[in-house]
Amino acid sequence: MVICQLKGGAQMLCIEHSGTRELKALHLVPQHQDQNNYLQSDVPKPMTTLVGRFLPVPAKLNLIAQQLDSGARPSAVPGPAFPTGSALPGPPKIALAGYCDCFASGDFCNNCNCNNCCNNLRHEIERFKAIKACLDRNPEAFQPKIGKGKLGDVKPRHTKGCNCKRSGCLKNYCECYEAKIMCSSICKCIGCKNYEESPERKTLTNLPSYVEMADLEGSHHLSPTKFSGLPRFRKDRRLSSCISWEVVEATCACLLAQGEEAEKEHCSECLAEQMILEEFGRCLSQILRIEFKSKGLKIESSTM
DNA sequence: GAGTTTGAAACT
DNA sequence: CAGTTTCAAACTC
Ligand SMILES: [Zn+2]
Ligand SMILES: [Zn+2]
Ligand SMILES: [Zn+2]
Repeated sequence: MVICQLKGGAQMLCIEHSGTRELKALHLVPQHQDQNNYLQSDVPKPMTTLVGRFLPVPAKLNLIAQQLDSGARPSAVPGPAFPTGSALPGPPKIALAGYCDCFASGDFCNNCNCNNCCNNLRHEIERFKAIKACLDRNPEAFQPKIGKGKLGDVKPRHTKGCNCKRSGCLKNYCECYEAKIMCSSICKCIGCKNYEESPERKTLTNLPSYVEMADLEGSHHLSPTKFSGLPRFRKDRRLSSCISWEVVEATCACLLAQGEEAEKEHCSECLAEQMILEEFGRCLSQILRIEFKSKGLKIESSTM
């Protein structure tokens, strides 16, 4: 286990699972918190935040992290050649990866358009350094941006607020609107129309609904065009959730497949709905089962 | 798809 | 801390 001290009292804690070595995580823990107590605790401390999906990290990274902390050159790590960013064509630019949404949400880059960000398994050292640099700049960099408001408050709000000037906070340029939440008092937006009573917001959120469905009402064909008026769900990993985007995608795929099957068998729309709903039920129970299972394993492994 | 607009994050 | 630059995504056509 390696602890990298960061500014602002945060620490980057790398935990290696004894068996597989494949599951490591970065944790942010407050400086005053007792590491051993945390590790032996069965229940995650509320102040401890799992920075999602910063894994896997090879065992050697521990050495590199230590050397980074002591100011040594990480290239001095003994052993087999380690793929470094500089060994590959194009300068590694992961240091600037804070611009990339994948990186910012703790993921490896995947189908994003960021410029040679090297945020992948081939550049683990660069990536790790970038994560550390990012946390040095902002210890909360990987915290979810949408937190609940004051305790007991139902409405979530953006932890920093937006600074929109030209979008009226009614386009996805606005992080509040993107997260489907109202702007709050901490937003510094100009010309905000993203508030509860906003008529512009209401018309915007009510219009793109099922109005076009009437055109296709006679058709029993479940073509994708029929759903073109439905709200689009976008990949947003900044919202912390126990259900990953991959699971959402897989579930949607299952539902689509079920719909196609119903279509293939020329089921009635009513029966198709029932089949899809039943499939959704199966997906949900599977998600729950896996969720509980992984929670159980986590508790077990955290007592190492 | 190309080109424009936008605001977060980086930088000074 | 404020002004500027850089960046990748949202948006438009
Ligand atoms: Zn906004
Ligand atoms: Zn806002
Ligand atoms: Zn606003």
